[in-house]
Amino acid sequence: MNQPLILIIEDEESLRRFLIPTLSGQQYQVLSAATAAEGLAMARTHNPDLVLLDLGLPDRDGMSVLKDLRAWSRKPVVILSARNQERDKVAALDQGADDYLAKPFGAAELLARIRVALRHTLSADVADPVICSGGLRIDLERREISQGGRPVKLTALEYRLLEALVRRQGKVATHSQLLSEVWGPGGEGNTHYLRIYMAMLRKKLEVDPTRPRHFITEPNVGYRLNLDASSD
Amino acid sequence: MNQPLILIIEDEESLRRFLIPTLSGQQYQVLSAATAAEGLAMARTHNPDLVLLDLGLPDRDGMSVLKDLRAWSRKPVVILSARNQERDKVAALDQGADDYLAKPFGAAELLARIRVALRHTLSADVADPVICSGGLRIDLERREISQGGRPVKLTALEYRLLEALVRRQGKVATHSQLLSEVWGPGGEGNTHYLRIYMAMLRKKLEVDPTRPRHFITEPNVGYRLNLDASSD
DNA sequence: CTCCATACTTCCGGCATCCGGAACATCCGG
DNA sequence: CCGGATGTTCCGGATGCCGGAAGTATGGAG
Repeated sequence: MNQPLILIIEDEESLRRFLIPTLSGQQYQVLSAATAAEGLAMARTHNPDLVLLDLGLPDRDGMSVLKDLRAWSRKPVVILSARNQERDKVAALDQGADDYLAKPFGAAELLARIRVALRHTLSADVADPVICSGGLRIDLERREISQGGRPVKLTALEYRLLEALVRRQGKVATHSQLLSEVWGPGGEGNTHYLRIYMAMLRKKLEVDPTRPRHFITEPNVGYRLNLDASSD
Repeated sequence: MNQPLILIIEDEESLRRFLIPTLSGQQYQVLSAATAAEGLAMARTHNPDLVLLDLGLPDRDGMSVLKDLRAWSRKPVVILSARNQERDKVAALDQGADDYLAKPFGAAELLARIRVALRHTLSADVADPVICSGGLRIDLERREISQGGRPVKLTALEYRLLEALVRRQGKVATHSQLLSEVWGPGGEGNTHYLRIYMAMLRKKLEVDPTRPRHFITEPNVGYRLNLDASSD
């Protein structure tokens, strides 16, 4: 993401005329659309790094555009709106928007908030849902796991646990984090369950379950999914 | 993160009185501090999931508090401020703040923006800063420490001690502070343990344990983690 | 109904860590 | 030189965490 691509969905031409040069002058690539339909189409084809979305579009309700976007993309969305009602802000933010700027706004603030939104997605580009490492293959989209070419069947809980570990991308997952994500809130405290199902995952997915390479235990803290098979 | 812990750093008591019950009523755990010094100390000891920071504190400039926090943590920070100047907003956002709310604000909007900030740490993981200094590498988020490229295994206590030092960011940590943070309140007095475990850290993380460059002892006071390896 | 996979529960042994004490070396200021 | 604070190394014992091996429900498929 060297030159982030920003998509502007905004019907007022005067505002577009202002936004496009402002953003272009900041090493951003800019796309713009004047209607919801056009904007959604562009989002699908170009997959921008960030979307500036006006809520007051002529052809469709802005909230439904946001919902549509969120159905398939997690890219940051910054709302621009003439409506300054708290109700609108809360609705948009809870629908998945990352920020909400009421018109009129200053260029400097807009740029700063864009930087914040882009900062969030810098570190974690979870674009690739397929993970391969040392004979292990995890395809979260298709729910297909395989070890050394052989497909592996996982039970519901085993899969939820694996998913929680994968989402952490190699970082530690706390006992309580895993327990509440897999067994639901209230499951904290039963660290035994974790031990049992980690043992299952190891038995099914490790070459040598007694010396795990991928499913690492962090004593006193939790577990971690190691994705560099190189480390030995 | 089942019940996210939120730290409020705010000097106006009336606002604190309003914020605390508002947040507590939303399944959040709440901590509050009235001064910058107190707030930073609480952040270091409790490591909250989100910080609400007032920029107009009496004892210190809010921006310097933000900078101090950002030196060791990427946990979301939402700024509350009476200043509504664009200049202030841009400065705070670029310094690492995640959102900026100008007073007066509505409770619903604040809660929505808190939800957004917490959502970011869940899905699009933000990484804590990685501290590097003279061959020493400390990644608090992944709990990975390495010295000269070699990964180093730390025990639970060693790690807690190192974490307490890192959060002080080069400032001295007194004996009693470290003891109560690592060994729990009541552990004060056993300066012996400190010597033992500081020795461990030095053995594992210093190039020449007999002449420490990073783990400096401040006689009669405590210890300090030196992060400029340049000083020799 | 029976069979079987899954989920939950319990028990136990191994092992790293941690505690607490002791001894001894070192450094520094008075 | 002396005394205090600090650094380093040993050891035995206690603790707690982890992993493995059971056994016990539950619920669905045949």
